[in-house]
Amino acid sequence: MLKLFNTLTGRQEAFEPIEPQKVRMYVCGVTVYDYCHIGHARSALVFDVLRRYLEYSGYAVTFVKNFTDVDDKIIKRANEQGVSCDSVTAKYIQAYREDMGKLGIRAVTEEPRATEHIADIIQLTERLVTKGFAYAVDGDVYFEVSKYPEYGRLSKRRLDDLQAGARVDVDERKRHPMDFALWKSSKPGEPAWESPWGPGRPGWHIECSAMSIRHLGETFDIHGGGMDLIFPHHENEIAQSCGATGKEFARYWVHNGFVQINKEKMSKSLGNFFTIREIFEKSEWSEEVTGEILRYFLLSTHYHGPLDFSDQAIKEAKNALNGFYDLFNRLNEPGKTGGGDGDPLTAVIERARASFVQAMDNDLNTPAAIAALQGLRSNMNKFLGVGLSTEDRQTARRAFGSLGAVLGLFQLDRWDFNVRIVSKPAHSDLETFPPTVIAAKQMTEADIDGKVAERIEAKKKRDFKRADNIRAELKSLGIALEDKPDGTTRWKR
RNA sequence: GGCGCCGUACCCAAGUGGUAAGGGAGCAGUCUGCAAAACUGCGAUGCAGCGGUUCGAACCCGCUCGGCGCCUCCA
Repeated sequence: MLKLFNTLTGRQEAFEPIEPQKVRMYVCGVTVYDYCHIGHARSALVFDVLRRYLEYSGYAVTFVKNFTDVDDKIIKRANEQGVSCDSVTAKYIQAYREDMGKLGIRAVTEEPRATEHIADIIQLTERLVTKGFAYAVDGDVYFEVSKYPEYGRLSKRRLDDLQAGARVDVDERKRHPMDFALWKSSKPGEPAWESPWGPGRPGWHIECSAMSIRHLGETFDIHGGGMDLIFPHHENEIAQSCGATGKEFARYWVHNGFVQINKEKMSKSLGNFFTIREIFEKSEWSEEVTGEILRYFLLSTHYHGPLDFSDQAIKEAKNALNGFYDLFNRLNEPGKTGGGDGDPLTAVIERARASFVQAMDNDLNTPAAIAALQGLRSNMNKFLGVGLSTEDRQTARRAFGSLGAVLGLFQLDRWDFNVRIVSKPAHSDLETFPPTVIAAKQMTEADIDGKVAERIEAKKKRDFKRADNIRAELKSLGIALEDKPDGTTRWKR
């Protein structure tokens, strides 16, 4: 039974869907005005894994994740670049899809955009005006927070406290400083849609209420997003949705923690962020960090806590995956004996599966789930020491495949990525690409096979000095050799 | 000022009242021409500190110290 930490109640709760065996979930996506950074990757990944695990547990999941494609920042970016808002949003939606694809984030059920739901947004705003939760002033429409008694329930704040801490200049047309815009009149040159209040565009918060209600109904199961969205975004969503419908909105609110750099939140204002494509595409990093490595790293800490991004952490993720793929390579080799009959293979696998499920049930405890996989890895290596049949090897590999799939790991046939961690000290001061890396990159597999064959010949002649020289040469290129008992040699880079 | 999160071995990191998972690094050993990999063994009498509740607390309560976040756009 899955338990989830629900921000709304501040407690871990057993997850029970509204409809048996069906889950409807909504996650706040991104505002498409720039490339995504690792923080966005973490959020997307956490909910991708939640979705995968719900499906693994037998639920049919309807997963909606929006694009905010009308917003001040988009308008600003378009003006800076002298292009239309549409071209800005199209560019970054495309980039988002590419980045998430590399990370192995599965496509969601629906990806609604704010601009495609203007009618829904206007309709919802009208409902709020009619019900007395909102008021129009000079073409703007505001939600009146003091009309909604439960305001602050999610973020555990009281209106009085918020008012005291308000740091923004208060718009005097607002009845309460915390009243927020549902609809904004457009200035000349800004995107605008006709509305009962004149030409304008939606405020930020209303789109998520309108789109989630449209695609999931007025009450649904899970609403997710980053912790920084709890206030004001999610608080406002609840006020809007519950105010309009009079019904419960989302039942479980799930929020992921931040990615940090040196214990500080990764953010644009601090300039301490790394974009996803920067990690995947820049020369030093492109062949070092794969989606799977980044995934493993991001899942190595519980989703609720902070996670520090560093070279060392990435390197550890890479090493850990390397250990798994070493095992998979061994499992791919033909088997010999039928295996010992101490603890049957299937019993060991089932025990690991039970540990894995128990960990995931416990509020998506991915570090503990990974520990279960590590335990299985260790046990499989022991089995291999005794001898495993080809069939058992396949059974073991399938077990890793099916459990790994829940985390989006272990889906490659073999470890075929060249990983080399190069320190990246400062954002604008990139180290040059070490020559050895370039050399290694230029070596084809046939080149390497040739060198390895040469070394095997030398070994046969007991010319160990020459053999060691060849091994040292390859090592300097980042290629590791492993002699097998049967006289063959395996290499990897 | 208000609200909240975090503090577990050299590093990363589980633990949600019953006596400290897992990984990495390190050291030692088995195997090997030597390595690598794999396997085996070693490692917190203690979980920031101080009190309290309890038969029993890393886990619950209070206070203190330290790190961070939100209260403005933010995953």
